[in-house]
Amino acid sequence: MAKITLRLIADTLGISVATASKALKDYPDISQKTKRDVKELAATLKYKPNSFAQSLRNQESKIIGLIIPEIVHHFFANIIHGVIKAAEKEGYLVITLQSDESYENEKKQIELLLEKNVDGILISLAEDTVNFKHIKAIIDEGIPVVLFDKISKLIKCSQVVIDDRKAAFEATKYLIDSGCKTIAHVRGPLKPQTTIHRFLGYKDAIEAHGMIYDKALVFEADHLSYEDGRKVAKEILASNQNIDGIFAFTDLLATGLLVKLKEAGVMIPEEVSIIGFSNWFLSKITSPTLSTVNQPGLEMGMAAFKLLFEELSNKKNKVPTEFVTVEIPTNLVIRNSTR
Amino acid sequence: MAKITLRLIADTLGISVATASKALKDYPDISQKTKRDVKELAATLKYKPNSFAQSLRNQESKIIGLIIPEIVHHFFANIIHGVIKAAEKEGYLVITLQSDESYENEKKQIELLLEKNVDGILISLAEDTVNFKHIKAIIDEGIPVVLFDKISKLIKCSQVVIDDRKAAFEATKYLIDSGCKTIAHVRGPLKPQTTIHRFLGYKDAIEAHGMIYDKALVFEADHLSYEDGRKVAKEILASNQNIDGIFAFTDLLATGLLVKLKEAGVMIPEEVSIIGFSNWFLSKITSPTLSTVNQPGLEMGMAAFKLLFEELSNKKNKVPTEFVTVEIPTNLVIRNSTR
DNA sequence: CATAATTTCGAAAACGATTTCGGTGGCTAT
DNA sequence: ATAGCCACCGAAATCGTTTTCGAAATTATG
Repeated sequence: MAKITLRLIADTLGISVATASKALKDYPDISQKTKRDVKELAATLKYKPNSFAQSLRNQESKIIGLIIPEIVHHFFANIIHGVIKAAEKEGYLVITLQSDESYENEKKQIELLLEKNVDGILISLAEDTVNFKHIKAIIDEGIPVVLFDKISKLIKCSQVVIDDRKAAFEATKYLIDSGCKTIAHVRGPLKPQTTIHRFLGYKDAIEAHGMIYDKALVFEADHLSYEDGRKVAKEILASNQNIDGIFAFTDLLATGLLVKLKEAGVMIPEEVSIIGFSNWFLSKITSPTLSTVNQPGLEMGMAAFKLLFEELSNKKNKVPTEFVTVEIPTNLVIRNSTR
Repeated sequence: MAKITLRLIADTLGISVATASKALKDYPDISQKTKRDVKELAATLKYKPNSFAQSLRNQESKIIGLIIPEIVHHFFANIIHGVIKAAEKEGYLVITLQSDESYENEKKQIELLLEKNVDGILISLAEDTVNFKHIKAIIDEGIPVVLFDKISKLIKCSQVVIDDRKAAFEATKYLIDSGCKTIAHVRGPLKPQTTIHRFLGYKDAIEAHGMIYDKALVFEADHLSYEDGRKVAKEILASNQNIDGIFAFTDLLATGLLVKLKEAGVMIPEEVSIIGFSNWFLSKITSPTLSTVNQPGLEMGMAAFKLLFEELSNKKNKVPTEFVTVEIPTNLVIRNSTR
């Protein structure tokens, strides 16, 4: 059985390829009868336009690229899901790539995507990435780029973020409002911007409520791991500071803290309230369940695609795009690790 | 700045497009000098072949499709990672799609992938899927397909699986060897084949060790959720059967069981040993940490791609492919929920 | 020196779909 | 009868690369 092309349809109908093509796309200069004939035959033959030929002609692939630091990660998996879902609705498919938090990989993968002529690219920057030439280069080439989560304000493009500082403020405020008097913050490594923002949100909240900020109450974890959470818990216990509330940088740390403190006989939340960040799956299954800040990956992914899609449409209509930064609202999820 | 095409290179060098193309691909009938010239110019101009034109000509996209039931899922995220990683090594990119366990979506998404002319497709079947015509149709069209995890032996193609029955046997055996006398099994809903295989593995182990299989020790959870784990725990407590070991269908159920039993004052593992299945992330952070069966998603994803890649290569060389079923070994991960 | 054997290159035909720019043929109005 | 106007269709160029096949130029051979 031969391939079903426009040529085939045209020949069996005794018309030209041009006419067949136009009939399928409802050009006004084709008679109703011809349109019916062509469409009917196309349907029965299950004609599928060859996307290579279309892309070559139209210079668009209807495929976008997505680069994230890590796939096996609750938040980023949600991002992927959101992007794919939103893209599918608009007829776009998504090629996903993982940078492993490496600048070199990021660069290489952008190349791969460009080689495949994706119409646009969505990126969450690798931790390693401090130089933005590679991103700016593709933007200058006219390929729309939208950044999300791990972004940089130094890059001129649309971006999707959460307000880490405000979210951290709210989380800390909740601890204060629920009666905590000595609130610690467990921060992560210095690199990502988010570390600083969440720390500042914590500090803001402390100071906005007539408490005094105390450096000794800020603990730093080397990695954002469960183990490091346990390690910091030991430090907290050893510090003898009567800490009765902890705002942790991320759920994994919070879980480590929670488990270790419980093992040490501390009652959660009666003696110490703990609040995490991200609303990972695991926060639902710790005991007690973990209060946290919901970081809506699905919505962020969808929003990122929508921005890219708008830019793509604008480009097609030769309309310039104004870059915007969309902020996705977070919300507190109060469970049982807080009073 | 104009687009960099072979035409441009050829014209500035005063040669033909044909020669330029062949020079880049090291055809033997091109002089060394010409090759050098072309390659040099191509490099300085950063020439990138237009993939649409290449695909149109060669009838291959160097893109494969991947359909899974659910992206936000520890095991499947590992699969995605494995596939993407293996594919990248061979110069392939991956379009990922989520079927939401729906047969209709699965069908639609296969269409989408075919429209984009992917070279091959990797699928983990949706729960809903009982009819395999849509899969057989694409195989008949000559598009290589490899099934993994949720597979069907009724489809003639290469497949990647684990031996659920054997793995369940080993898990149950461990409970027996560690001294459990009355071992319960918590199974999932009937639909997926895996439910039956893991149940049979449990039964095999019981009977292979001189114990008698007792239907009353098999509990069925409606969903594979944490909540349902808790629900079943209540049933177990109410049944008064002196159960001292539980093999659960999946880690999430096991976690629900563990937490609820602990809340009811049962000592884990002293009074009841619990073993799960899948080695999800959360099994590392329950307290006590959960013993489980490691289901290696990364390896399965990589293996699935490799099978597809082989088939793709065979197809190019007009060599027929013999379909094989690769079994990825599982292994027990013993933590602290078992004696 | 003529002929054969190599190198080295390029014209041209794919791969399919899209779109411009005319061109038919038929009809009405003058 | 001629011009003007529609409605409908198709030839051909285009997108950029690949590959076959033949031709030209060069070198080797008798």
